[in-house]
Amino acid sequence: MSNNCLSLLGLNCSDCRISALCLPLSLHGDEIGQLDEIVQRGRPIHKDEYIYHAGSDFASIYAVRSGAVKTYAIDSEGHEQVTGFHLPGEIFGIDGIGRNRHSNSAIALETSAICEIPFNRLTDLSLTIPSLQRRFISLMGLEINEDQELLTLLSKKSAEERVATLLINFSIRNQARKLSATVFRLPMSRSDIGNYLGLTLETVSRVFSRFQKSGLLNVDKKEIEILDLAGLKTLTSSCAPDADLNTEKAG
Amino acid sequence: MSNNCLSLLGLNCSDCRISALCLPLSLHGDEIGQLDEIVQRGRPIHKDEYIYHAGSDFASIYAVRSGAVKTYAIDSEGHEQVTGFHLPGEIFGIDGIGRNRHSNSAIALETSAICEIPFNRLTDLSLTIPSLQRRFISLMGLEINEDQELLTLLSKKSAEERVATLLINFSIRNQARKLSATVFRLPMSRSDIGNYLGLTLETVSRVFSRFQKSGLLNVDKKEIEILDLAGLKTLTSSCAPDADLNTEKAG
DNA sequence: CGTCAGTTTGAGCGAGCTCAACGTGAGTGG
DNA sequence: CCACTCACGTTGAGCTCGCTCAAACTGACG
Repeated sequence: MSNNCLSLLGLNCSDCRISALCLPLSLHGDEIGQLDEIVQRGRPIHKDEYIYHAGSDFASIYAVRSGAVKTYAIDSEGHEQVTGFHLPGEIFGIDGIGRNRHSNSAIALETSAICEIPFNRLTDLSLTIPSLQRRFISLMGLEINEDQELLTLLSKKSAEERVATLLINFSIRNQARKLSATVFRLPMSRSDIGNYLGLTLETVSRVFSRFQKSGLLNVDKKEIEILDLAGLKTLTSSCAPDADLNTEKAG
Repeated sequence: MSNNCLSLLGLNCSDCRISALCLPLSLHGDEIGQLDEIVQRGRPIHKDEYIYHAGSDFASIYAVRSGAVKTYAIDSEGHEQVTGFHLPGEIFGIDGIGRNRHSNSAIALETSAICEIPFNRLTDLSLTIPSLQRRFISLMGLEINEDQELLTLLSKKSAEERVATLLINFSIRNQARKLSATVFRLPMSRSDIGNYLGLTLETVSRVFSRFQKSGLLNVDKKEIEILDLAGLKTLTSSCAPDADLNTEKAG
């Protein structure tokens, strides 16, 4: 019974609703148990609380169990660049791996439950669980793919294409969580969206209005209802449809 | 004698001039030998030859031994986005890890010598050589850091800041190879530079002309001589004269 | 009811894009 | 040797999309 309670709260990986999106993917019973032992699950993080700060020593990577997290870097000029929005089942914190120091800060966009995974223990464990090593390296690879897609977006796409891409991205990620692909809440502000997409918040707001006017969306503050998913997808890639578009997580 | 010849040609990692920048960093004698056994060194790749194509199955990562390589992705609209320029000692090809399929194409910018490292053999080997696992994961982490810095560049910086950042970047990478920090040759075209920086080739050309006129550079086609390195660095991290350069904001 | 952060909408501006012409140097063939 | 081509680079002129500045609106919260 108490075991059942723990399950409902998702207090270990085996019972976590979103483990299929997370690190444990492709691990078996005992291996998940070993991973479970090194995962630390702390108190809930409230909105606007930091999980780590840019410049701090890198010790752990993190997984979102519930809620939403924003990561951002600040460059030498003081420009803030949002590097990603992280939803349940997604890993963040790997910005610290290369230099042993976080280049990003991570802040909760809403009350969130976060799993902390000490990095040294993870790499040690992955020496004895090859599929864990593969899964972790693969997750890093996906992060690289997503960052590179963002590069193309920032370098080549119009404001409307950028916003449409973000919406489709959230639609797909929501669907991967067995939630609605067309009705969801964007957990971040217009300003965060603009920063992430390389636009001003005014431009983001105008594009939302335009999309609503043209019948693609209903927008009510952060609540989004996509009325014409196909039309929106057309906007993200105005040429011929392409296979292999399925990405699941950003930044 | 013949052994000496192999060394001069850099035909194994232990003797490679640029191993300190590459995967073998922090490996010891026997470990380098084990890595050496899985590294494949083929014939020279000529200018405009492909090392791999976007969409092809992912099997290996690659290291530049000499020459220069450009990687680029093509998005669903057919936009080409240059994702990196790779110099001796640098790894490329990790764009294929996440999806087991290359998202980029890799093409030689000049005649190049390339080491191919079969990925499965590398991950197998890194299960028994923890420092190799750490090194490889760290290299992937650095790729993420660099891509994220590019995001900020594309999202926030002016044309002059972008070009200055590229020049300083090549200056630093040249210096890491014990070459001149101020006199070097850019291996790519103006069009490639523009694509990489999110600018048109005309804008890149104009910025080079402006930098030359203001005494920061000498430019002769692809040959660059930096006359005022400090001035150029200022341009990468400050656009206005009133910016406070002495305040560290990293938190 | 006032405040304040987030958002929407409008008006005008400007950095960089587009289009176009011209310059340059390497390769080729008479 | 010159004439021609072709890819690449430079320079100029005008245009446009998204930015800047500004004002008004909304809802949450004291």
